[in-house]
Amino acid sequence: MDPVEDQLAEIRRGAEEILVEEQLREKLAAGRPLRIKAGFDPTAPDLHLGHTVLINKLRQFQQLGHDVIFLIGDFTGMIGDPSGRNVTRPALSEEDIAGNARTYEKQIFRILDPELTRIEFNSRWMNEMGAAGIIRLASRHTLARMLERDDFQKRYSTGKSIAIHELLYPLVQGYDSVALEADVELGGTDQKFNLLVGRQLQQAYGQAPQVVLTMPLLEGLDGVNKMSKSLGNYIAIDEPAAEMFGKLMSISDDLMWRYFELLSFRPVGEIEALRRQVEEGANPRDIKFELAAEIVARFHDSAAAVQAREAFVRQFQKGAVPEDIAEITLEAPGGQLGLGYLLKQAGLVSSTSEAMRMVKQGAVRIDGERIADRSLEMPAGATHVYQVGKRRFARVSLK
RNA sequence: GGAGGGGUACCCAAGCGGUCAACGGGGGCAGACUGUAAAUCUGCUGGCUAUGCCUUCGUAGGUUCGAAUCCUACCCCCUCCA
Repeated sequence: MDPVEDQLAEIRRGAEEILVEEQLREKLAAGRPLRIKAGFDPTAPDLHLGHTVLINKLRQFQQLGHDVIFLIGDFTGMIGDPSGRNVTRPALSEEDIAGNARTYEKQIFRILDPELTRIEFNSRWMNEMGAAGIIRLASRHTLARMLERDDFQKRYSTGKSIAIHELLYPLVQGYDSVALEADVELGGTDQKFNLLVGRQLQQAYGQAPQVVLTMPLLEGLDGVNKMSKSLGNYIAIDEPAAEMFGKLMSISDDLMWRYFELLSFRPVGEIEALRRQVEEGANPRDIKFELAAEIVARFHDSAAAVQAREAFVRQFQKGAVPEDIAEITLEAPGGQLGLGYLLKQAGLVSSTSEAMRMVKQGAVRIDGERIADRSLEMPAGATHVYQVGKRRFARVSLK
């Protein structure tokens, strides 16, 4: 294992906060592999780049020789992290959870070493706890401390509801650290409160408190909100290469540097050099190409990255129709099909009303030709490339 | 248990008998400009193979020529008191 200070330097890279760093130094100095825990919600097995910020950090610990525990919060999933939304989450069936877990494995092992990763479910110990155990657990914490959480505080003071069971979420997550005897827990900055509860509970149960390491939340494609599936501003890690490449190219120039910082495996110095190039007049677009290629290569391979880049240049810089667009065949019972209906059937718009709007706004093209007539009827027997906006394409044959 | 406030489209939020498919803002989409950028400007933002028709304002009824707007019951949320 690397000397303590070298390890610390690597661990610090990209991290938002380490609580308490001195304790981490001591743990590292002991020389044994540390237990590194990170919890994940079983309801969202579709990992996106935002999640990988954390997973990359786990990988780093793994490479430093520590034990990484990937904890799937199947029990806590029944509660749902009190994230400010008032959405009641449906309880997941065991099959759902097992399926989600498999999906997780498949995805995280593109980053983590399967041989060295331990996967755990917190239902293993929580199901056995029972009502009495829950009450005993709850007795180790106080309401005042719970209300310190700014999320709760905000909701409480603005008159939004807080269900009692939501107060249990941090307790259960904290207890996971007790059950696993975690040395370090990783989480996003939004998890800071929960992670700290883990420290307090470990002490209450007579254990050494875990070190809390928070990683910044990656901004989504909009550059403002955190990347999340529900906001739709995400890039899933199993997306097709071309799509992933395109989405990365669509981020703003400012955001690009953030992505370099949190997603790229390039050394810090190299990123600085790229930044200087832009300052000296290089087109940021070309630097963004580098970022997009690196990420695509990680989740696909370098050949796919090259292809994605070429396809991107063809489609958007030269205006060509992309190669692998959807091929659709539709029936035209009356010998023809109304344009709006056709676009809906082809999945290019969500309703015929939307199709009409798109035509009116000049967003619809057939074989590259802009269409202005909303009541256009397409005769059967022909095949055309239909386009809505810049990105939605389909080759439709009418029978 | 008591008193009061409130539930409007993806979100926030007007409207309080007809001119409301519902002001305004956010978000989203599209067009222009570009580097598929960002910023900016403009338009759109229930559904229907559609120059018309059909459903929306917590739920169910009622009054009325006509209701998101008035009445009744119910459901849900919040505040204060206990």
